[in-house]
Amino acid sequence: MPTKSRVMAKILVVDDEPDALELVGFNLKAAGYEVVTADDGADALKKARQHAPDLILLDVMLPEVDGLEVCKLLRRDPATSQIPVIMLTAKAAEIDRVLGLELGADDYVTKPFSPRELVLRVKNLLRRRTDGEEKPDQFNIGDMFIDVPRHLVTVARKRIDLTATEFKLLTTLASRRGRVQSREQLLRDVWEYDNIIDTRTVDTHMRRLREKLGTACRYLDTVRGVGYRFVEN
Amino acid sequence: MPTKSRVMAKILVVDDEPDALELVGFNLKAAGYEVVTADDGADALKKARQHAPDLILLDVMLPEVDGLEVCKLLRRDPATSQIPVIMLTAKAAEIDRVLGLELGADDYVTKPFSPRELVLRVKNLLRRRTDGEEKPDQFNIGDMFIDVPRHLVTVARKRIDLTATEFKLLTTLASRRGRVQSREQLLRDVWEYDNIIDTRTVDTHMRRLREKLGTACRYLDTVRGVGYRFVEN
DNA sequence: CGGGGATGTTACAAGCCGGTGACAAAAAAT
DNA sequence: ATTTTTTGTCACCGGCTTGTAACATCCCCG
Repeated sequence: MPTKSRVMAKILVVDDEPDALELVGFNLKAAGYEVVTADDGADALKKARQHAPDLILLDVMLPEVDGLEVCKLLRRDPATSQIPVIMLTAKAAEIDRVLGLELGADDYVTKPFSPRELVLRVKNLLRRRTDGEEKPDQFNIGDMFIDVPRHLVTVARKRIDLTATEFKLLTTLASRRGRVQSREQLLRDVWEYDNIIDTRTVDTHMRRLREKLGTACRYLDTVRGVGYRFVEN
Repeated sequence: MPTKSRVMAKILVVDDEPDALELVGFNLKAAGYEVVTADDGADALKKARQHAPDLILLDVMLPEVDGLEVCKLLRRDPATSQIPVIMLTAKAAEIDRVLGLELGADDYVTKPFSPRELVLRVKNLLRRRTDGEEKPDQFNIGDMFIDVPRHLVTVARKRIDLTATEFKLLTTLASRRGRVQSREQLLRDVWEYDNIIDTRTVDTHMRRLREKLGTACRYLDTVRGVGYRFVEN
């Protein structure tokens, strides 16, 4: 295998059986990934926050808090909600619930699995996140709806008129939901960064955006000293 | 099992009978689709917004709000108006109303239906939306009618004389109904992009188009700072 | 509790953007 | 060849956007 110039992805593996942990860990390391392990739900949540892994492999069967619950909690925490999760499940029947949106797992592998298949899934999911940069043309957040190609924003089914820059600012934030964007970052992405523009300009546009969005301005969060971010509660 | 590179289409199934729901759901899942279910009209509308499914299967007979009403409401909400709908109906006589333009369903299946037929319809409709980029040779928008091969445009049954470029500009916009087209995009598609032409030329042609279309110019929408778009109300 | 930096708010002028009418070149029709 | 139609460009204007500055608040920190 060719050496990667970039640091390889870090993966958190969660399983209560030491043997399974070792098997999975060994194969992932062989594929060049950095591996962190956890053997119960609470440990998994802690390590997920601590290490900010690029992907989580999560066994459904866990003592105390089960894997489904862990997955839900991971999704709820802004620090971990964006991390892709692959569930390991023994029963094929569980698949439906696992992939259901309420849980938000990104993929699953049924036990027993071949190491090769597992690594393939991991690679796939990581690639989707990195080079795909996933740019959906539609967002649905609470009662806000954004359609990029149609250049349309509605809040509670009522149309909101936005100017070109306001719209781009909103979609930029929405597409990086949960992650804070610095003013410099926003200037680069929204204003295309050849312009030398005062960073305070961003503030003004945020204000105009909030004004037009009305109640939905609750989705636009200010992070003092850092920038702005799109939140969904 | 081969790894899917792309997430399969998500389908919302709406029916008040659990048995029907299970039957349809099972077959769609077997065909590789992700399935979300709802058992009444209100739930359907909520889940349609929430999950942004790629297609909706909608039973006509529903408690409280009936399927026809749900369909109408789906069409009215910008967040869901573009999602194709297949109606499930028991009586063949209802078909006319279902497919009537006021409702805007895209297809129907009469009960009892064979699972194979249902899945076929679903596949068909999804394909039409994705790879086809649907290029029909005829458009019917409100009181405007466009026949591409015959190079004919009528508004309220009255013929409108358009020049070649005006006609191509109109059909290009009409075929991407709802989506904003930048001037550059239009130059590429209408003027065949080898020419180096001032983008303002597009404006002039839009003006001439609007003038000739008279009242129907309400379908041609300017999105300041972005481009032009075809709207249908 | 008070100071200083960061953010929200307001106001405004410059300038960009799109609508419009005119015009000439090019193409088509006669 | 002449007339007519089409088409690309330009200049002008009104209005909306938008960047900025000045002022008001808020919040963190000691």
